[in-house]
Amino acid sequence: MGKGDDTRQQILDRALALASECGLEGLTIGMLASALGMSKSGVFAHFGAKDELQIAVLDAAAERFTANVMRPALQQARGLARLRAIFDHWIAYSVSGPLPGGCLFIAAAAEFDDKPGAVHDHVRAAQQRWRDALLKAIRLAVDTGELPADTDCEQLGFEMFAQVLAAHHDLRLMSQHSAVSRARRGLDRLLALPPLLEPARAG
Amino acid sequence: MGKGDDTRQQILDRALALASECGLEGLTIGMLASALGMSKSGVFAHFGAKDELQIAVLDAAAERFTANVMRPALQQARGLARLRAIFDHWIAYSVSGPLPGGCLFIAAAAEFDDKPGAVHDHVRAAQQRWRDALLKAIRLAVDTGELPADTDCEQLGFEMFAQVLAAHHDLRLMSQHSAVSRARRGLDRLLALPPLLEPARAG
DNA sequence: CCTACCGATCGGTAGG
DNA sequence: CCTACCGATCGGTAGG
Repeated sequence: MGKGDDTRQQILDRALALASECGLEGLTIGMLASALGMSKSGVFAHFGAKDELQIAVLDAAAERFTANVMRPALQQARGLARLRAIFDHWIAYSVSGPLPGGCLFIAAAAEFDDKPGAVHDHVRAAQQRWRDALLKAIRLAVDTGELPADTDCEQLGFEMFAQVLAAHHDLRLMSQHSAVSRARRGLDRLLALPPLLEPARAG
Repeated sequence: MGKGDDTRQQILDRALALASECGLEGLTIGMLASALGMSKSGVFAHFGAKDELQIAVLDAAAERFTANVMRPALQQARGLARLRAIFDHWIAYSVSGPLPGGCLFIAAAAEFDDKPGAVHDHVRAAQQRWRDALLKAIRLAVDTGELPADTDCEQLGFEMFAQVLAAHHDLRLMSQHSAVSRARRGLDRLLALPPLLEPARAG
């Protein structure tokens, strides 16, 4: 890996943090350059166009998401344990993770849902891949017998997604610190378990 | 109401539609002026600053929301009937209502959650007012005995909100036409009723 | 990876 | 409500 690749990674790291706060459109090449102590054209040359930069940021965000959410969850046994691990890592990473502005995909979904183009298509495809992965984990929990055989897996996936979106909204916009525990209680109800007390869950 | 007020309303109507698609930051005074066939400074003079325009758009959006969601629902008897009416109007208006880009508040929440300032505070206050109104309707359904006395009203409010956010996401970004009916099934489960079939519900 | 530059557009102002 | 204008910044290019 040469120097160019290294610089590119540094640019993307910074861009990821900035885009999580300003949005993918609000992220400008100028602010990114000055945050890095580089010239605008020096940053620009790595991508060739703004939408290529935006797409590169989305790809970097997807890699980080997989590393922080899916990878650790795969260490749990397939079934309910893994499904709960996915949810816990997902919500922790998206709502109060390392990105200062919260989940980039949630922001990008709202920003690009009405903006046709390559970036829109990329956001949509990334979301679809994640939903498919989630659905697969749900189906495995049906296969192990931990969820009822007649479970509507798509509906469960929809509602798990709903909990994360609401937690993100309530914590990030409303500073409602109970948001994450509300989402967890929502999941418990979805999985038809009695809601666990927070301290018990932490232990 | 003089001519100035009339023009202002015309500007806001157009701004509302544009902002729902481009976001409140993406809405520029220049594009708004050309969409209206006015000069930039002619539009600008009605507001004095861009953030004043953004706030005026939010106020106009809140008025429309109340007129389209809360007002019709208040014609239903307090309790479960009204709560269901609120949800139905809410999701219809927000997800596939008259604004071409969907709910302006959902877009603004993602756009301004990390952007301190007057607009951020306005978005947050508007969301809080709506959550309070929703909570009040939930408590009335407890009062009528249609919901259990030990209902966690805040939790129910959180989860109703979650259904709407997920429906908005899945329909607008993912073009998933089942999104609204999934949200309705989510509500049915929240209210501990057997999910109704779509045709029965329509009749 | 830089300097130097391009036309377009941004929010906003002056003056009428 | 307009014309005419301001400095700043946008995405992007030329040339090295």
